[in-house]
Amino acid sequence: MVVLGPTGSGKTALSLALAERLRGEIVNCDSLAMYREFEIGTAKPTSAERARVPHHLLDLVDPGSYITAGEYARQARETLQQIKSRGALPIVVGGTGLYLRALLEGLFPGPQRSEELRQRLRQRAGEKGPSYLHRILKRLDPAAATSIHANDTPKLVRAIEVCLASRTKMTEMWKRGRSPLQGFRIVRLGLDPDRNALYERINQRAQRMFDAGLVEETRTLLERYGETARPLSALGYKQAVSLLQGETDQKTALQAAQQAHRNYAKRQMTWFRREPDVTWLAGFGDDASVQSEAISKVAGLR
RNA sequence: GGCGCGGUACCCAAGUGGUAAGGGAGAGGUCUGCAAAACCUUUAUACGUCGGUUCGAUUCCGACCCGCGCCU
Repeated sequence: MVVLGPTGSGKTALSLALAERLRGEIVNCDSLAMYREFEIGTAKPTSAERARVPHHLLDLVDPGSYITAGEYARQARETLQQIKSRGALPIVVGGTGLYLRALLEGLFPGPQRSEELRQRLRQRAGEKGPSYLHRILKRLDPAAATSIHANDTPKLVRAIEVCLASRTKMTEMWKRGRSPLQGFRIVRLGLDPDRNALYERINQRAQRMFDAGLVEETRTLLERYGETARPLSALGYKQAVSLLQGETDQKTALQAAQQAHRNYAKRQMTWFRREPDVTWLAGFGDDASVQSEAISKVAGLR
């Protein structure tokens, strides 16, 4: 089973309710919650919540390191198997659309990232102007170049990386298909609360994160791992960093964090709208009526 | 009370005697190993008010209103 929805929609609360009722175990699918020591800004389930139901794939990445969608998919699939073999119900919960897709549908069998190549590309792109990468890709894989915008550096880099490392066009590799998750009947529940109410909640939650010491947590992480640590550029942390570096004041940082969370929620919704076979629930996951609606719908689907 | 500066869309903000950039927000979208990332599209008969000058004013002039600063 999968519980998806934008940040602040109450995925955690809903998944706990479902897990308790259905003997479930929760598998995190939230890219930031995988990082250790990132606590306040990630809205991870609390230790009390984790005591109610078994949780998996939280706190598995060192903050100085990183995880990718492919690595996540491998680990998550393994976790799913283990839960199943125990006779329990795996409940995948999270808002990271790409990771969820990697888990359920699989990625194409492409090469892993190459840091050296990326660094070279980035450097040369800096020297030769913004359309440089796009021109390279046009030569390596014209079809891919058509579908990736010239300004979209990360996707251009990956496409070039795939072409060079595999000596095959990326669009050719795509034709070989993905490797979808097998052996599970997937039931998707999506939370779709009223947009304005969601934004209001997000604002309050970001405020609470600051009140709870997000800036202090960020200070510690900044000292320990340096400003290049990947998760420090995530929602809330990014703003806290710029506050600590004296680039903004408290109020501006908070407002920027709230804004970033709202924008993120919107992007998540456009991603999830394309997700197939989602049973949508209009409301927040910690709403009792939404929870009972979810339970009855799941019962009907099983 | 006097002087100065300002009043342009939801917000910030440029600018012009022939009806006005840009950014943000909002909305929609893309996404095949950095995704809490990155990127794309789109939306406004907005020029404080009332007069005057002019073929024509948001732009020039006057009065007034509002805000900010300074002075007495």
